[in-house]
Amino acid sequence: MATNTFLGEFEQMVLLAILQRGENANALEIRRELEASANRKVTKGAFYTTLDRLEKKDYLTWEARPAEKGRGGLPQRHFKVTPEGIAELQKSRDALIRLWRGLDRVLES
Amino acid sequence: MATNTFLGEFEQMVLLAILQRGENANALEIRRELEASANRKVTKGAFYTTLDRLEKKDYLTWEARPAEKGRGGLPQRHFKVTPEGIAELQKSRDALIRLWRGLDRVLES
DNA sequence: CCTTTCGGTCTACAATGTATACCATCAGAG
DNA sequence: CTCTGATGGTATACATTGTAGACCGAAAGG
Repeated sequence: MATNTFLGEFEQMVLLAILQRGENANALEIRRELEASANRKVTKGAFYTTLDRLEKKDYLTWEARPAEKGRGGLPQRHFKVTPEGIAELQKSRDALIRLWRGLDRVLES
Repeated sequence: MATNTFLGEFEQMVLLAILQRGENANALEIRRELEASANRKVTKGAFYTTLDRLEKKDYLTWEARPAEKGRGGLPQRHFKVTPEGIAELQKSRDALIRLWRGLDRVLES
C-alpha cells in the first residue's frame, strides 16, 4: 500500500467521531456525533461504506456487543480506532495546524 | 452536483497554502508551502488539476503578473482565495475543532 | 547547441464521497 | 398471529477528488 496515503476528509471525521464517543461508539452514536459536530447529513450508505474502507485499511476495528438494552435484542457493533488510525489523525492534524498558523484573523468569525 | 459540498482534504490544504503565502502566492511558492507544511510530495498534475477545480468552484481566482524578477521574463500566476473559499475553510475548520475537542491526550504525542 | 528549470496542459485512472434500493429482526398495535 | 415501524445493515452504482506521468514551450547558463 502506498506509504503516502492520506485520510479523506470524511474518513477523518468518522474516526474522530468514534473517539469522541469512546465506550459508546456504536453506529447510531457515531452518526449523531457527525451530524452534530460537522453539521452534515450522513446517509447510511455513505456511512457504512466509509466504515468498511477504514476497517480494510486497519484504521478501525469493531466487536459485536450483545445488546444490553431492552430495546432490540440485536447485538451492536462497537467501533474502535486503532493505533494506526490515531497516527493518521495526528498527521493530518499536524499539517492543518501548521497551515492555519497565523491565519486566525482570516479564518475566525 | 450536491448542494452539500465539502472541501476535499487536499483542496483545503491548497487553499490554506495560498493564504499562507499571501502576496507571494505563485505556483512555486504554493507548492513549497505544501511540501513543507504538509510534508507531502505534490506532483504538477495533482497540483494544477486541483487548482483548476477550485477555480471552477469559485474558491480561488488568479491574475497574471508580469515577472518583475530578473529570472524568467515569463508572467506568473498569482493566486488568491475568494470569500467563498474562505467560508468553506472556516466550515471545515469549525467542524474539526469541535471533533478534536477533548481528544488532546489521544492526539498529541 | 544542449541541458535544466520554471510553469503549464492533457489524459487517464485510483481512491473517496454519497445516494438509493433492499433486507432481516424485533417490538408493539390490533 | 399479522402488520407496521424502527434499528442496523448490505449491495450497487455513480460522482467527485486525488494523483501520476507524458508532453510542451521559453529562457538561463554553460
